[in-house]
Amino acid sequence: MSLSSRFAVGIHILTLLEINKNGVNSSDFIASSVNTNPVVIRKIMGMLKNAGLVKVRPGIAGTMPAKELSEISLLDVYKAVNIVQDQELFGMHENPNPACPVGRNIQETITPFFSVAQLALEKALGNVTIQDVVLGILEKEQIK
Amino acid sequence: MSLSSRFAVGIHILTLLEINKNGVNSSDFIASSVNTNPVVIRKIMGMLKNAGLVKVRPGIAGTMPAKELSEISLLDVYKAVNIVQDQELFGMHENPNPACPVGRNIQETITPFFSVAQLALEKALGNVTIQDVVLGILEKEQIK
DNA sequence: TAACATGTAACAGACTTTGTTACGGGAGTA
DNA sequence: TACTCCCGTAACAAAGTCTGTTACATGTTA
Repeated sequence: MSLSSRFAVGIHILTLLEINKNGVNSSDFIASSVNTNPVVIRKIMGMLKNAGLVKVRPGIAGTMPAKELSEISLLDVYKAVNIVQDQELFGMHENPNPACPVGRNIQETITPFFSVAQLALEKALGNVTIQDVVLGILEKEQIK
Repeated sequence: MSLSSRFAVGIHILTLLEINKNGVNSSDFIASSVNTNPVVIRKIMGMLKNAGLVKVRPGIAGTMPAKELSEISLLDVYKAVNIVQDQELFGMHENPNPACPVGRNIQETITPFFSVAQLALEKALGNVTIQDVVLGILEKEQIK
């Protein structure tokens, strides 16, 4: 089981905006780079827009980043595309038995441990920016 | 989107083995505490058994931990129940366009960043043991 | 043998993701 | 205005996973 690829696609989109900054970034163009349907791109783009990461306008081809790419972290993208509700990375079993000492306490007991792990994950994602990804791409291109 | 609750159920099972160590931990009994079907418990138990965390034998009622609970970390359970394949927490979009500089490099560029985040998550899970969960349950019971 | 427990296959329902088609509405140009 | 291009979004389908359930084979004990 993997988390939705919307996260990876969101990163792809933002990275492409920079690499192709001299071109026109329509949903069709981006879709061809990601290799998916333009509607999929528009949906994800809408999420990035709601999160204030990109500027898109109906009818006008081309999307622009709303911030410096060095100020957009992977965590920003992760939260924008909404693949995991806040503090719900790990699924919990519903309605454990309240007549059992374990059943009636397990959820509130493990929730803090789960939170610590999620925060560690998010912190790591917060340490990387789209700019880092762009530089990684450029490096790989230069070597070739 | 949340990861499978098998993880939380696995923790529940191991914790219950300790809290109910003077009783007989059949799959039926455990299922009633978790509030699910005994077959669900047996499946998860099979995973815990394969990972060397518990001892179960066909035909014999009652499961025992295979180790000290202070030596079973949440990470051990996480890996045992197999909710995430190794290094595949974040889904990647398949077949990005190789004719695009971003498409042909994005996956190997973001993979290391994803790995760092996953390892941070796993490290956090490795710092907590089932014994910690048991103590948490007992504390909550004493307060009441 | 009878009673009970685990192991496992098979299947169904619910849910999410991903991909499509279709269409409404904004923007620019002839 | 007419035309064209593009984004926004609803609606739907296919595929996959999780979760629960039934059924049955196998193992253990009295």
